[in-house]
Amino acid sequence: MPGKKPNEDYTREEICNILRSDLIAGKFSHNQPLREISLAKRFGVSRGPIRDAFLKLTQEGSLVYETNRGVRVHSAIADDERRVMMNMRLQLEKYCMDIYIDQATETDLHELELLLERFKAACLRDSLPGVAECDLSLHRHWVARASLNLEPIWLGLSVRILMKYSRLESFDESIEEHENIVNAILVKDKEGASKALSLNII
Amino acid sequence: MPGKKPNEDYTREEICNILRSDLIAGKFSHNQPLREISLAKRFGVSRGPIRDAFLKLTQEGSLVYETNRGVRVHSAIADDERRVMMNMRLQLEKYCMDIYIDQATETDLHELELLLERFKAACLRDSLPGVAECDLSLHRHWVARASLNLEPIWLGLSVRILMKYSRLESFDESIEEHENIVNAILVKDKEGASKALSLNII
DNA sequence: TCGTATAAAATTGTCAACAATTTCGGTTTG
DNA sequence: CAAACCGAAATTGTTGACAATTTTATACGA
Repeated sequence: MPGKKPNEDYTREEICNILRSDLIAGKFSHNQPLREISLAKRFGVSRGPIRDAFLKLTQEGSLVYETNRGVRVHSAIADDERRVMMNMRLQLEKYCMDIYIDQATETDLHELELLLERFKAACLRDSLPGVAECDLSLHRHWVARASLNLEPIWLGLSVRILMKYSRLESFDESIEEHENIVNAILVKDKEGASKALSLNII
Repeated sequence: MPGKKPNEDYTREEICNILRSDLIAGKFSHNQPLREISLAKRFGVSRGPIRDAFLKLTQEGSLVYETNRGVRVHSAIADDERRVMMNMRLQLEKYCMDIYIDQATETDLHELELLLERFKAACLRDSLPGVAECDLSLHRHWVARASLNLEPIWLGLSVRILMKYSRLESFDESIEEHENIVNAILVKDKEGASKALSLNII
C-alpha cells in the first residue's frame, strides 16, 4: 500500500489483502465490528467490493458474519485449537515443500530469494503489518507453486494462526528461521527444509 | 429445496448451500463456467447474492475465479493431494469428536440421531445431491459443536474431497460406517468413535 | 429511578442501470 | 486458405438508490 495515491482505485483483491494484513497485525481488536461504509470511504470504492472482501475474509475465518448485523473480527482461538491447526499446517507445508523443491524453476528460486529479502527488510523496519504480509507471501510462494488446490486451505489455517501470535514474535529469530528454510531449498535439501519448517511452524 | 415455492426468495445462505450440494453431487462438469445471470434467474434474485455465493464457494475451493471472466468449476484434485487432505480432515475430526463426546447435551445427541436418520433415508432414496448434503450435515454437526473456529477449515477440506469421490460411493457401506460412528458417540466411547471415523474417512 | 415503549438514526440487503472487459461472429487481407 | 482484424453480443465490475433490519436516543409511565 505504500506508493498508492489516495485517489487511485483499489481492486477487490488488493482490498482483501490489505484488510487481511491489518487483521493479522492486530490493527483491529477482537470482536470489533467492521462497517461497510467507513471502509468504502477509506478505499474510495462503493460498498460492493467491500462486501466481497468481507465474504472472503469470513470464509478464511478471520471475520465472523451475522445476518443483518455485518461482520466483526473473530475472537482468538484457544491454545489447543491452535495446536491442531499448527499440525495440519505443518503437514500441508511439508508436502508442498517436497513438490516445490522438485519442480521449482530458476525463476521460482529467484523470486523466493526476493521474497526472503523483502521479509528481512520488513523485520528490520519492525513494521508489524509488513512482517505479517511478507511472512504470508513467503510461505504462500511454495504452497501455491506446489498445489493450487491446497492453497486456499493453507491460507485459512495460516491467517487464523497468525492472528493469535503475531503480536509477540521475535523478529530476529524469525529471520534466521526463514533463512534456514530458503537455504535448504536452494541446495535441494528436502529433509533439511522439512526440519527447518518444523522449527518455524511450532 | 423441496417444498419451496418457485416465487419465494432464497437467502444468500440457502443459495450457497444448494450450489454446494450440486457441486459435490457432480451436477456441473469440471471446468464448466457458472454464469451469474442464469443462476440469478433460477433463484429469482439479482446478481448480487449470486456473486456472494460464488465468492464463498471459491474460497472453499470448489470454484475457481478469474478476473473479468467469472467462476468455473474446479478441476479434480490429484490422488496424493487427496491423501494429504484426508489426513488433515481425519486429524481435525478426531480432535472435534473428543470434545463433542464430552460436551454434547441431550438435545445435541437427539439432533445427531435425527441427522443419521436423514442420511439413511437419502441413501435409500439413492439421490446423490441429498446423500452428499446429509453426509456433510452429519459430520458438520460434531465439528461445529466442538469448534466454530475449525468449522470453516473443515468445510473447505470436505467439499473438495467429496467432489472427487462422491460419484462412485457405495451407499450401503456408507450407512453402516456412519451408524458405527454415531453409536460410539451415544455410549461416549471416544476410542471407538475415533476408530469408526478412521474407517469412514479413508 | 428504572424499565418500557416509541421514534430517529445507522447499518445491512437487494436491486437495476451503466461502464469495462471478454467472447464470438463475420470480414478482410496476406 | 489461414491469420489478423474489426464490431456486435454476452458477461463481469461497480455504483447509487431504495427497502428491510438493527441499533441508538428519547420520552413516558409505574
